[in-house]
Amino acid sequence: MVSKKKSLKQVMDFRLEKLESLLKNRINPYPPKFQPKHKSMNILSDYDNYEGLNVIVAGRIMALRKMGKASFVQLMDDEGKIQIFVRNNDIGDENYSNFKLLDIGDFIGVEGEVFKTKTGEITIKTHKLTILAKSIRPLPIVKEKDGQLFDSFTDKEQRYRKRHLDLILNPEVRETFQKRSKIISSIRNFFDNQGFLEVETPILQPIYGGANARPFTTHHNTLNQKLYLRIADELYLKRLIIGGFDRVYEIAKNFRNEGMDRNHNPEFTMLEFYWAYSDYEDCMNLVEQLFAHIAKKLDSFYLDWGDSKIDLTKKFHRKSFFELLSQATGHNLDDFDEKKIKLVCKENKIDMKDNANIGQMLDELMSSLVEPNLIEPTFVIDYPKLISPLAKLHRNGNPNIVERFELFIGGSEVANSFSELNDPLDQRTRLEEQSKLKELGDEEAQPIDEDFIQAVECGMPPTGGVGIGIDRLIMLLTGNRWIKDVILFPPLRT
RNA sequence: GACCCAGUAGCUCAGCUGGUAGAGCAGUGCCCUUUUAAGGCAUUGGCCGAAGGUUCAAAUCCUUCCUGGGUCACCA
Repeated sequence: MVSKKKSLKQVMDFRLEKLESLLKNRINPYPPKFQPKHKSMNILSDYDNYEGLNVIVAGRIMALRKMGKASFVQLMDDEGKIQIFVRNNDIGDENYSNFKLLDIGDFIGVEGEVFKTKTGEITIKTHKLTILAKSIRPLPIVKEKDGQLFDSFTDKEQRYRKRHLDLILNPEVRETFQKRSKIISSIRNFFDNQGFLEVETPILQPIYGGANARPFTTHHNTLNQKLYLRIADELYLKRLIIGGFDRVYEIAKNFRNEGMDRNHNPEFTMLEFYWAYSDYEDCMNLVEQLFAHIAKKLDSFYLDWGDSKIDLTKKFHRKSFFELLSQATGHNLDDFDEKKIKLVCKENKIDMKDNANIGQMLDELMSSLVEPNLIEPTFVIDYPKLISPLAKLHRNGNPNIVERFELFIGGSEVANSFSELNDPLDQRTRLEEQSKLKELGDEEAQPIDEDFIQAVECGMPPTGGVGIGIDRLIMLLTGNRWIKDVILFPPLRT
């Protein structure tokens, strides 16, 4: 890449010259290996045991304060920053003049003695300094005093496009992704311990289903066939239940060809698990246990929420869909009276299209009047059948209600679950209704998956299933408000 | 998809009632052996997101486009 920017070229040229000088001094600027033995964090947090000790650390130079024949360096390793003291007397003229060829951004290895400077900062006095990697492109400079940042690297476009810089310069970003990793491994851990089998199902699918969304399409050359990127793994996981695996889970990337905003990304991660011989009540209990488990692994049992805290370990609330709706609107809507529902929408200034059906109106009332107020963990249970094509009819005999829950925490949806529909005749009817919607132009309705229905016809045990949006869960647990901030490389136009 | 905001040096930003670009940091040179937003002196660096237009004159006004952000729409 040829840079036309003069200023940048100038800086890079100086660095290339320094690189040349190092080579001339017979120093390999990119040696094959260096073995650090200590971490900055340990030294800083356990100074009493490190004082006077010889340590070996390695990392990237983040600040350089050169003063003639002595210098201070801020060295950053993967856990923190520590100050390095480099002095002509300690390492010799030749080494010191090579040291002076270093820049912010370079990697070095340092062997030296831990001490405190006269201002009290824990520092390593260098006996031996090894250059590990010379950088030739300058890093943005962020300075800090008493916790206040100067010139911090905050431009969102830059942060997402150059995530490596974001990770170097914004410690809370690296913490978010460390936490993300921890959360996902604790989820695996939980399901493995519960006897669930982790499986992988196709991302490239000849027919998509399991959710209502527009898919991405692609083409396989050899098969000469259209393929879709999965929008959900639900139908494949159910095939596995039918196949005799009683407990399966997958942490799957799903792809939906939709707009993006604070809560939506076209590719996102979803946990789904299916559990034979269980129902949605068992699933609620298991989800509660899962949250307690994650909280324990994170060693963080509460979420900060404004002035209050959300307790993740106590029993979650359980409230029925229509109970919440009647509290919010003052009307009982469980008689599915279209006129009344329309009126309630109007009362609450909710604009609906003229052709909106009852299901869409109920859904909209819930999401505008109820869901934002569900701050404490709350299972909303017993949904209208109209908006739940894959859930089993309620055991209480009401033909309009299904056994389904959604979990809300902090006003946003975290989990969605059903007692899965395993009646093949009912399943066929409901999927046929969906495909009719599709023919009528609903681009998000599901096409009919004959193979799946045939699999259900072979007999599927009663099963509970749950989906949890991992990205949103991580937003919740890390206090991030934008989904892009919990995805390392969010998509951007090129 | 609609509307609003932003894009000026490697980074963070100022300049925008039109007169042809400025600071701090980073960089470079010199000085400096306990500094910490190190300091002192000197200094380099810009087709002001792109293309058109208005004007004697445009970073500044107008139009279109590009990129990002925000709100809404769509969507679990």
